[in-house]
Amino acid sequence: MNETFKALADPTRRHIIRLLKEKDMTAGEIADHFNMTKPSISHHLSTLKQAKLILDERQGQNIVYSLNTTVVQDVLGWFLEIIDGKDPGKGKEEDE
Amino acid sequence: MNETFKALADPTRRHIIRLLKEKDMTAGEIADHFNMTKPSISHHLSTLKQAKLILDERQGQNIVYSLNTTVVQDVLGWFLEIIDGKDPGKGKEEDE
DNA sequence: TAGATATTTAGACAGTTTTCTAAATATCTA
DNA sequence: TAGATATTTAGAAAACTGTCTAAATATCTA
Repeated sequence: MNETFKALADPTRRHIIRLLKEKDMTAGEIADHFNMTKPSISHHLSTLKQAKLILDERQGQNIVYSLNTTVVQDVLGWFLEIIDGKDPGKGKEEDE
Repeated sequence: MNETFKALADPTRRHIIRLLKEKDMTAGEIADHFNMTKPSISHHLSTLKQAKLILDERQGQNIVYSLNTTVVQDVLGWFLEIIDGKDPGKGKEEDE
């Protein structure tokens, strides 16, 4: 879980996730969305892949990346637990 | 949003959030849960506070920390949109 | 006001992260 | 097989992070 949260702590990587939410893309297509070198994007993809947030599959010359919604849901579960367990109706108690 | 995600990228800080989910606590009570110096915990609390994930209020000698569920819900919303953001007209473009 | 308690700030240091350029690997096509 | 295209790996520099000790600040109580 820590690897997943760390992977999500970078804006470029979150942007990649939002791109892959729309459709699967090759590494090159993803890189075209950023003002950054391809090796840098490749490194971000590697981080996301290691966190299992994305999946990769070679198709000829290209490598196609896709979102792994299972792991995204795991993180979602972490947040749901934080919210659900919290006593509702208890907000800021500032009375002045 | 970036500050929030970065704040969540550390296991100690996520642990603090889970502690505060149960009940409000003073800085010292929080520190007692970790094998780490109080200045280090204070620094983590400062990071969480800057990300608005927690709120602080002085009560005499103590400073009582509490969870800011509003911001936790904002992050939850980010994930919900990734998973089932089927609303085509409302795609979020930026998260920073 | 002095001393005790609670917490934060300051400064330092090792380890990690992000980014780059250059080079290597894999695949396709003529 | 040679050359072109797609992507990754390697190595290095700058910036950032997490942690510590020592010192400062804030509050309470006698």
